[in-house]
Amino acid sequence: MTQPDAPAVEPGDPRVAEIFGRFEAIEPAPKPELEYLDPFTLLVSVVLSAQATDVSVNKATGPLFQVADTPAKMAALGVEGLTPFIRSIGLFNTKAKNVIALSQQVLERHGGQVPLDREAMQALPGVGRKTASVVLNELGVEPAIAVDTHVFRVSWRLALSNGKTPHAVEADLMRVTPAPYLTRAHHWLILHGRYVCVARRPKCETCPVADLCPTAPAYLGA
DNA sequence: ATCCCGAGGG
DNA sequence: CCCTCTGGAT
Repeated sequence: MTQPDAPAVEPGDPRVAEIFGRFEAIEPAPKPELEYLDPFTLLVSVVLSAQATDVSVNKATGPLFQVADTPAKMAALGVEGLTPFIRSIGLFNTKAKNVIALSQQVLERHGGQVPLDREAMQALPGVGRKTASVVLNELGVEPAIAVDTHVFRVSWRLALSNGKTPHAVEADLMRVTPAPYLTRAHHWLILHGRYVCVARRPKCETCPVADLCPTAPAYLGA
């Protein structure tokens, strides 16, 4: 018990069900704000979204996918051809190399189709657990709660987990989230973190779950 | 633990 | 100015 103040959440906890129930009431069918056309463009978009806002990614992928929306076209573009499209995103050097290498591997090792299993997907350059989880969940292959910066922060503040790594937080979330909410949990936590439970000064005054949050009183001056 | 890395907001 | 943004590889 390294965190005596953070209650251990168990499956069936009514507070957790209430939190997700309210998210569902606000947005029954949450969708990703990243724009994509198919599994390949989804994967590329998610790789590009690391440490970047979805707005900046969409601004780049609009023109990019108009030119290269398949592994073959992307590979043909090459690092030199791709870089100008994604320079504004940031981390563009690493991302350009990864997207081109990823496209080549999808083409040469997977017949031009994005492999829809976690092991094969995470073996692709620039694809880690978080990225694979987003793609697998979004495509309906398997329920997965990808833990990014937003999900990690929100999970801690709401005391849904006190895990010290994204993987540990993911395990807690998968364990305590009611089954009907599993596929949508990631999107709700993302949206909540992006617009309400923001990093610097969370908007507890207008938060729909502030009364269920152990962190809110500190910001509300209670 | 460190590096990558531009854009937007406060 | 500083902090943050749907991380991954070394």
